[in-house]
Amino acid sequence: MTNETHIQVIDRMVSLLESLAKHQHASLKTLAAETDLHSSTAFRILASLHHHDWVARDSNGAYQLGSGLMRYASQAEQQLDLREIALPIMTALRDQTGETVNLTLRENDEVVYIERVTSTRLMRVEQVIGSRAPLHVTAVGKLMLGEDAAAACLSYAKRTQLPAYTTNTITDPEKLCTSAEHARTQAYAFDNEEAELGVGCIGVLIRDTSGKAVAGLSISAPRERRKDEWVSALQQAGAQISEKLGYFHPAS
Amino acid sequence: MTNETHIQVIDRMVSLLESLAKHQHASLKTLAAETDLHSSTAFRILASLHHHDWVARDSNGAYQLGSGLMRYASQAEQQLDLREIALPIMTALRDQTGETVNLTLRENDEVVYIERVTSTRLMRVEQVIGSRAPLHVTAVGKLMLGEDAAAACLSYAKRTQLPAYTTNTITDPEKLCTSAEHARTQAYAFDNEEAELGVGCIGVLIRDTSGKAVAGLSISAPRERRKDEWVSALQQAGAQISEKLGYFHPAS
DNA sequence: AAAATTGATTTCACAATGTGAAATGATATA
DNA sequence: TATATCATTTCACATTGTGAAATCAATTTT
Repeated sequence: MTNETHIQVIDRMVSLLESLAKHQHASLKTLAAETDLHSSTAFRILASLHHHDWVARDSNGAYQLGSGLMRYASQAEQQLDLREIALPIMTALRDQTGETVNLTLRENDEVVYIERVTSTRLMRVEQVIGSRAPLHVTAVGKLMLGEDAAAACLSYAKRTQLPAYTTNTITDPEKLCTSAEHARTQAYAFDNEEAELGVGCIGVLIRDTSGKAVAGLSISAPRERRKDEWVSALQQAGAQISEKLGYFHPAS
Repeated sequence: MTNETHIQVIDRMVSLLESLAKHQHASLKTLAAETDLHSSTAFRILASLHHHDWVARDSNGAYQLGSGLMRYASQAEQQLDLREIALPIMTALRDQTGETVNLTLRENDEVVYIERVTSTRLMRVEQVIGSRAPLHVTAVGKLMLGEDAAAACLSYAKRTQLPAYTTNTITDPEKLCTSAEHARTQAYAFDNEEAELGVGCIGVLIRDTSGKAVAGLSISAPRERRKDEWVSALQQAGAQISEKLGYFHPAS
């Protein structure tokens, strides 16, 4: 009846891991019994998971959860955490400014939009969650470029050839790197119709415990509506999120 | 040549998750391309994982790592951390005392031995990693019982019937709970040949950031060799591990 | 607006894949 | 030594997962 696709092995694997999560150092027999699987079946699945370090075995041969899982998990956790923490603050910022607020991650040479709270105005800027944009045409992207050494910025320029999205897009490597460096020192950046004509953004970075920039926060609005006062509001919002991620503001 | 068991779907699933870990908000097409899987195959596997919340989908339909993974992670992480942190301290304690040092976790009504550093003496106590013992016959187990309310201790007694392992085993519920409470206040416990004749233990608890008891540390030795001076050495070792897990000693 | 393109999802016949019974190994227990 | 228990391997077979192709849905182009 459930029209949904089930893959038997995967379902079984999940039960096994679920069982492992409950009993540390469980024996094959225990796991097989608890999951109602034939011991040979359980054995094969566990062996396969063992390859990928998803389950570990102690000196006794007993099974435990392996380190391979952590790799994914820590990432999933951070992203989910980030979203959960950021959303209320983003909403408050949207209410304050009336404009769309975006949360982005860097992925290689692009920023990815992972969360947003849209403006309530009739004319508004709306990014699709999951969509991407190159670093050099966004406010947050330029900040992220500023995080790296100048050489990395130039290398980005060379690699991507800085395609122009509008007549305002920065296409000169030198200018881009200066702009990125400038953004870094002032801890925020503008995007003046560099991605799309008529759209202006302000961006700041979000940092975690280690001080590393893990995400970007930005306000996107029709260019003529953008107010400079928003910069400090955005910076405060960004700082709030960073703080909740364990970042301690240096100096003040 | 690799004699090891491979399950195709699981291998494929792992590649898919690996790919997802790299690209947040990836499309089916991207994932299928990167893993060299047919899109229908990738789709089916991802759909199956989606059921178990191992992958999530955003409003756009793009795939991400899901919250289901987190469930395992925190556990695996903590255990691996714990062992890594504890081992050198356990070794130092073994060298200082010359006796076997054990690291244990509570799992329901038992303690599980997850790590040990064995005595170098000819006659020594050796617990098998992964083996279990009921709470009421071990030093650490009594401390763990003491962590809970008295009612929980009585419930444990009723549930397990307190089987006797030796003539020294505490089989009276009242006595057990008093003993557990006593252990709690003095922050260590003895096991006087209650699990096996001739074997004496001392145990302390290890706590994490939240103050919760997450593990137990114990010294196991032939009864007549056990020295009371070891109590403070053991307590110090336990405190060191707790501290590294983020626990702050209340008062001093 | 219609046509064309692209990507996601479903269907389906088939064979490769995962299955479980039973045999074998390895350890612990009597 | 014999016995029991549990882990691992083998193997014939049926189930299960597979991929080609057909839909469906959403964009983009004409």
